[in-house]
Amino acid sequence: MSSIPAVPAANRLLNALPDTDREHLLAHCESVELIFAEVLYLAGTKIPHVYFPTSSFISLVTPVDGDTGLEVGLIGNEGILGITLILGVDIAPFQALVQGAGSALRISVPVFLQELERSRPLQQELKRYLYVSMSQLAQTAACNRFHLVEARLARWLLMTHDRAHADTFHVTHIFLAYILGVRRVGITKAALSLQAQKLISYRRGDITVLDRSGLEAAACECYRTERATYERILGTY
Amino acid sequence: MSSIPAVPAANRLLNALPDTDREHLLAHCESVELIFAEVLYLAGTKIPHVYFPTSSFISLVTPVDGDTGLEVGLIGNEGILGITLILGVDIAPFQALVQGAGSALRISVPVFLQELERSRPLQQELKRYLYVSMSQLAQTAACNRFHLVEARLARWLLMTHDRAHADTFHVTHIFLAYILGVRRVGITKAALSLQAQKLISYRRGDITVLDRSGLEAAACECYRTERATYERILGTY
DNA sequence: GCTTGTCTGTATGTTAGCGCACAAACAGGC
DNA sequence: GCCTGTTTGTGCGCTAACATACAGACAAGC
Repeated sequence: MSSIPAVPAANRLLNALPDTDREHLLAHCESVELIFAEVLYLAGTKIPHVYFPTSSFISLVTPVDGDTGLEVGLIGNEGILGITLILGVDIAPFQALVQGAGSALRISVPVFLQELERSRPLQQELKRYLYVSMSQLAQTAACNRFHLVEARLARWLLMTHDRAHADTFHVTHIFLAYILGVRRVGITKAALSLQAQKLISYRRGDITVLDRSGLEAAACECYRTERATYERILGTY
Repeated sequence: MSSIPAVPAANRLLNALPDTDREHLLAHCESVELIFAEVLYLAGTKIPHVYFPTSSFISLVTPVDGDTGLEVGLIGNEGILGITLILGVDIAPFQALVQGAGSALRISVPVFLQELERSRPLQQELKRYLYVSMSQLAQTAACNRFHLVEARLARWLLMTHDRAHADTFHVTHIFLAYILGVRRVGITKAALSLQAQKLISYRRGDITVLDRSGLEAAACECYRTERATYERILGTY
């Protein structure tokens, strides 16, 4: 199992569409640059735009008890932000924040809905993606409950590596602590351990994956399971 | 906030449909009796039937590491089992097991899909229910991560109370341990504490809710949050 | 009445992660 | 070059939940 090959300026969901459907949709999209830590959706508020990440990636975070949060999804160029629109609900269930700076294709909600109505293949593709997202959500729930911080961190790094299309990406310990729902110190310890095993290296927020297959061994089964679900429903990487 | 009023032989999703749509669907349903601990779906296998619980209720459990599991959803007469069919996927993402014995309306998958195609209101209703289910899943994920066993147990009892339409229902400690993903002893301790507070009483698997508002105070915010989401999207209880 | 299996209560030692506090290393702006 | 804010590392006491083991209470069947 290797990293997802880089397809820099493209989105997999869009690529899977028939040419005409894709062209039609792309005609209504604008390319935008997402900046790190930008908040795209606030949980419980109206969805302003739909995004198809190309080189960027986005975290879905569910708020807990006011201050904390927990990541429940990660969207890269294999996915879409705003998927609940296909359920006829224009309220964001989660907070969406930019985890990896980069570009994305953006489309307004009314236009998206209109295109959705028009294109059967788009409907089909997005429904499948939603199924995968749900599976991923459940997997994450179980993982958070049962697995050690170090294994969860390894899993997260792999998922991010898949979506970043680069071996180095920017994330601080405190940010990871928020995402994984643990203390900052917990991340520091786990990261030190992974570094001691020469699986990663990092320096002031810049994390580099050194040994991908080693990381896969350090991660819990959840990573593998999730990928298997993706492949089964949405085709091969 | 009081308990959901009992609507014994009926399902809320079906009730919300226009008369003609409901009649049409009901004509293809058969009434079945579900027995406690019966496994209706196995995760990863083909969905055999769609169920609309009326007096029964069903747990969705995601398998972890082979032996353990974790509840990620609870379906009573406010919901449906087999919702992923509306996404065009006929593979069950979770294990479904009967948590509360009772009756349900059952319909075969092909007929269900055909009826779904025909009825716009049914599509609409089910899409909304799926949205609520996703929100619930995320809420559960966060709850499992951050909250103490006692609060989670209280929340689960409330959720079950809502779906059981009775103050007493049957669940053993070992079963609860499986559902909540903790040790059996952890449940015993939490249950003893709730009993000491005169919120519940139990005897060899028969749990009785004594003080509902007291339980609500003992539960985490998640219960309230989840209910609010339900009401917002699917109307009032 | 006895046995067997299920369910619940209790005990002991262990551990992963918590809260808090503080120090060190580093980067960028002035 | 100094100061300030950010990021990372370390230490210490605490606790919720873990693993395991066992005993008592109860129900049902023979």
